[in-house]
Amino acid sequence: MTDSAFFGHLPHKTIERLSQYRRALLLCLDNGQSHIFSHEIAKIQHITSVQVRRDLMLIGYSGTLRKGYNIQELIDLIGSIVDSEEGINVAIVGMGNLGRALIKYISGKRHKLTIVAGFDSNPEKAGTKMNGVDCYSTEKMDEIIREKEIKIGIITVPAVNTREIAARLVEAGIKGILNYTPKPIEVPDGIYLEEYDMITTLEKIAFFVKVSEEEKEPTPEK
Amino acid sequence: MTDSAFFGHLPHKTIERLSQYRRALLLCLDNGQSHIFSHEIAKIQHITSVQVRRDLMLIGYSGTLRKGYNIQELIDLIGSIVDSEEGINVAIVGMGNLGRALIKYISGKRHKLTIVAGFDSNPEKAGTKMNGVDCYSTEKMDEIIREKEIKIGIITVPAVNTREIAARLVEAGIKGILNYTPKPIEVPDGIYLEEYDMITTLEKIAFFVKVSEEEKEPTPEK
DNA sequence: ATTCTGCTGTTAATTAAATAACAGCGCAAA
DNA sequence: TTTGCGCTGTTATTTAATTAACAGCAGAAT
Repeated sequence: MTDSAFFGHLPHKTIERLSQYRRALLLCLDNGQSHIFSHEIAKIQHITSVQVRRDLMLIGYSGTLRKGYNIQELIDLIGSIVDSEEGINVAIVGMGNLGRALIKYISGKRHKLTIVAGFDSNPEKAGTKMNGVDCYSTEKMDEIIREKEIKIGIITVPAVNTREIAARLVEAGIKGILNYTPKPIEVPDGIYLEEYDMITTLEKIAFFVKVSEEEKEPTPEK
Repeated sequence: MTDSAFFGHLPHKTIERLSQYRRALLLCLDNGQSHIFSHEIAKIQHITSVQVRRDLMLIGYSGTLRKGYNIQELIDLIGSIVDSEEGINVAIVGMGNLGRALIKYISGKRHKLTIVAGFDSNPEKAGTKMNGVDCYSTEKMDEIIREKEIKIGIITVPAVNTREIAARLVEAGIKGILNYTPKPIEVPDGIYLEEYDMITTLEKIAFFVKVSEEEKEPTPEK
């Protein structure tokens, strides 16, 4: 039995990449490939092969010289590190376009991550199913989260409600929050929070596009 | 006239934070606030006040001692750095839930970033409007992109089509791509690419939730 | 006055992440 | 054989990002 807690000190970026490697590897497996070289993985992820080998070193996996890494083994190992053995239940709060997109996108892709509930303040949506996920009124959030032992909440509600929803998720005992709202929230220690804002990303791209255009223009004298 | 190209060497993370600061500042302005301290901004963004002051130092902005930073001035300065003076046109490829969510979310929020077209392979969507944005058939992508001088493309199509769409965006002369598909793409030099995958983010959260739970359990002997 | 306090702006130190460098090995070619 | 080559695994170096440390100042408290 491996002491999986050992992996708690992996760099955050490595965790992200492991998840990405796995997805790429699953595709390769579907193509009938059985082994893969570090530089092949690297190519797919736009990184260097050193980075890949270094990450694999950190999780203690060894490939075969001149043959590369056994894809199935690597997938399993990554799973044993990033997945929770018993699986983790997830809820989405806000059944708007983004919430629905997430359900379609995530459901069924990872058998250790299950979206078990969607919440929406619109009472008409309560009682319906969206891509196999039961929807409930936001009022029942607390109850359902405890009942279904939901550990992670994804917030996709309008910005004005973000704070309130976050507070209620915390109150209900959630352990991780993914906030897709432009409104930053605060959570107590011990709750893992990740925030992602699409406008920030877009503005960043716009900035670098702008800069690269400016650099191309004839530099105005010394 | 400031030599805005100077700011081309700002750290990527600083650019992201500037965008976030601005959003927070706009809210403060709405609340009637006129000045703000570095530690107040920091609180909102869950970072330290040193980080904030350092970022502002990098863009050459000075606050007033014991009074903080002039919110309006700072918003304007950040705008002059991250925004493109003439504005930048954006297209969304894939009018599914995610594409629609993005339109609702972004449209009108930044007057220097305009979503001017949506594309979808479903011919029924062509000719319609979504939240004020014209939709076109994917076939017309090349034509419309040139015609409207679209610089940035956001890909929200099903994974299988990602590569083809990306290639066509590049071909049409796009300068920046935001890929929300789980399929990594490759682009030539000079095109700024940003990829974001929701499952990776969710798996990362799941990992840290798992790790923190394990750490809480009674450590199995020495 | 003068001491204290709380904030800014900047430099220095630390930490995290990515990259480079290279030793080792086993197949493949000659 | 032996030489070369291509790949792994690891350590060393570099670069990027964050955090710590502190000098300086202006107003408030005494």
